[in-house]
Amino acid sequence: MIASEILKIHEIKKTPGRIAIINALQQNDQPLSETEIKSGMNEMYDRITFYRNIQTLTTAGIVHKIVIDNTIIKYELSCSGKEHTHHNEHAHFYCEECHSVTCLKQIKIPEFNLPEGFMYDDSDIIIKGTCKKCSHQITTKDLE
Amino acid sequence: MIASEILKIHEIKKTPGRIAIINALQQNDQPLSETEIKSGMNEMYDRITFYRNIQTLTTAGIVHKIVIDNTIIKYELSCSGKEHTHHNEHAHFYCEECHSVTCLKQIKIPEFNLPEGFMYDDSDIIIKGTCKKCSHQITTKDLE
DNA sequence: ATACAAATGAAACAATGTTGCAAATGTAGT
DNA sequence: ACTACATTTGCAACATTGTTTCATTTGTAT
Repeated sequence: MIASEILKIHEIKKTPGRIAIINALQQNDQPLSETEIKSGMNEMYDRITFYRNIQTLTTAGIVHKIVIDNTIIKYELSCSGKEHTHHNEHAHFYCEECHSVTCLKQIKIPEFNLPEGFMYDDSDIIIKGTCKKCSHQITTKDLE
Repeated sequence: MIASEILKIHEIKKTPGRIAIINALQQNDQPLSETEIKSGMNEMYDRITFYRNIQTLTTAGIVHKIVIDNTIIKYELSCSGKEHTHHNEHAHFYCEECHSVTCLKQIKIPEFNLPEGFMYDDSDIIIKGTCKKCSHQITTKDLE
């Protein structure tokens, strides 16, 4: 689905900044950082507008924000395809070697059995470790 | 176990700042923010020293850092009791009403089935919603 | 009591995010 | 296509959070 349609469905004004963010996220299957999104936007990038648009898109449920250890922040489209999903569905993997973030679509968010009185809204699962590429590099280095 | 013992076991120097942090965390069963830890330290509080000590204690596995949406940061003792545990064991609940963070010791971190090549180190589960106290307040307000 | 490495605290910096406000832009109605 | 109005933008200035450098102080083992 094209960026302008997504905005229309959510009744959010169609502006260049927002379209650029959605396009950048659609063109990648992995979550992107602010810098990565910025690099796709030729010159017409304003830090303040970016922050405001990310906030608008996030509260609308279009974009999901993934935060690792409060330094690394990545964005992804909420469930590419489905529109009105406001909820995170899968876990994310953070590589402590190369600092990349990978969607683990295989690992679904389970149903949590919350204690009496608690109401569920959303959840995040961050798994940390070494990603496939890096663990391969480490292993081969050992063999040298 | 007393603060100085914990530091000794981990072969970390016993300094007033570190002891103050551990004491503050031991006196509360819920995770504390920097401000909350600070308020327990009369005057002898230095921001830079705090950051450095939190980092030392975190990498030693004594303290665990819980980050919500990269604005709210809370600290807790890693599995009060067991010493050499470097890993998070239970999920945390973030209340979107009162912004409190609660340990959900009932909800253990499951075994994740990572894809081929990925190596596991640690993980965080953050569940967001409305806590017991706040959901009660909301419900009673509806009845008025 | 001494010696040495590690920790502290100050200043200065860096990165990240927010607010107020005038100008520009998007959208709905004609 | 034009107008009107609210929303969004972009700028300056600010606020918060975290880091680096370095001289001084402190903890610990001998």
